[in-house]
Amino acid sequence: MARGKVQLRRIENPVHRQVTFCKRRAGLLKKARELSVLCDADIGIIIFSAHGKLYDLATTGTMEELIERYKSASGEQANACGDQRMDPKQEAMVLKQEINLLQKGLRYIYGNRGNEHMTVEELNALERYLEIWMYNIRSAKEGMLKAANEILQEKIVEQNGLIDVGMMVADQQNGHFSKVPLIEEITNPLTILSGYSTCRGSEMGYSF
Amino acid sequence: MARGKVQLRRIENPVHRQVTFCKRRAGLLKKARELSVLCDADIGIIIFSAHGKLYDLATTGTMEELIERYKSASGEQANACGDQRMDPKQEAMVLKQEINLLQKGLRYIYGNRGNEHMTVEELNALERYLEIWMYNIRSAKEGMLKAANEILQEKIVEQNGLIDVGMMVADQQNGHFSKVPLIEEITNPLTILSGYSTCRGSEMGYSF
DNA sequence: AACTATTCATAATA
DNA sequence: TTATTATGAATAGTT
Repeated sequence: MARGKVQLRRIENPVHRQVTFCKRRAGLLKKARELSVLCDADIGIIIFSAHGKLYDLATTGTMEELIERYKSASGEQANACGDQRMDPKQEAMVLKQEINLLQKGLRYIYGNRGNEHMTVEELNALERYLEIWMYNIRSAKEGMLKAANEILQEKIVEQNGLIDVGMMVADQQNGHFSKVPLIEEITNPLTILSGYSTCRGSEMGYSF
Repeated sequence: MARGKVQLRRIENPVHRQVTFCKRRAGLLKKARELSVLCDADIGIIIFSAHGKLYDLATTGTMEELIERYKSASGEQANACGDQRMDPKQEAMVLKQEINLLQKGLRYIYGNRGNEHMTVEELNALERYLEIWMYNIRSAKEGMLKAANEILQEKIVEQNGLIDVGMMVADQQNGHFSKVPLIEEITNPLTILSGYSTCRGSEMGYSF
């Protein structure tokens, strides 16, 4: 692309080939990361050099997860049923990727921030999730939240006083959710992870 | 790359995002094919659009072959560390089960309650999760929540006024979280699912 | 889909 | 590998 147009054929000079491989490999991965961030796509790249050395990239979660999702999705393409439903497997993979990102975000925000590192892409993705949740909280509050709170409050309170609901509503004063504020307090995309990891982190090999 | 430098951040305009996705996806695959030819490399690319549509490329053989090769190669890399981590497969199953339970709980609480049925065991499990999260919220509030809120608020606000933070704090009046109430509002173990399904529910066949 | 003004990637080179 | 730089490619904004 520079200093002379390049021919689209194998570079015979081994040195040139190696240099080009390094540069273009870096460029390709950069492009993939950009596409992922700009367009909200999940991308996996596997590169085997001529000598069999592996280079890879997964913009979301792990490559294994992406591969699982690929298998579900590509299998689905084959059986062309007119169903628009996403395969549960693929769906689960998406969720797991989100959870992984959130776990990483939690570790980053809370705890050993020295050991943990998040890429800018990951932080952006985390922001995207937060934006999505904000949007949905707004539009769903009136309906779902109220219904959910009623049922949950009912269920939990009827259970017996394990949970101090009174304390949970202390911050609410305008009465809008004074009766059913449980979800407001319970719910936290990071807390869900904290709960998950705190309770079973040690069993599962996490190191929060 | 042209007519103005692009910010490495999700393109908010859906039309622009879609156009860019098409263009850059084509560009990425072209680059991959070039690298493969020029440097004799075997490359596989998996792209999931934000809507879950799959695009892929395998420069040599099939994607399945590349994946098998990847698993062998990456397995070799990973060994040699006394990792106590749980088997990824097993771990994924645990997460899937939890997610499925939560999804079911959401459907049960909100929406078609006539069609949906939860067993007593499932309800008990859901309650346990809620208790766990509550416990963790209480014990972690002082530390994590504050820190997380500060960091998140900072990040989101600094971004620019895409998100009306002011509105989010409308229900808060005692000032305790008046400055950093984001997580209080964002966070909901059910809302995370609602957010997920509301944004992409129709594409994914949910009927919340 | 096309068209360009720009920015970006990179081939040659050291 | 890394750094430099002249050039060709990719593409953002626009039509």
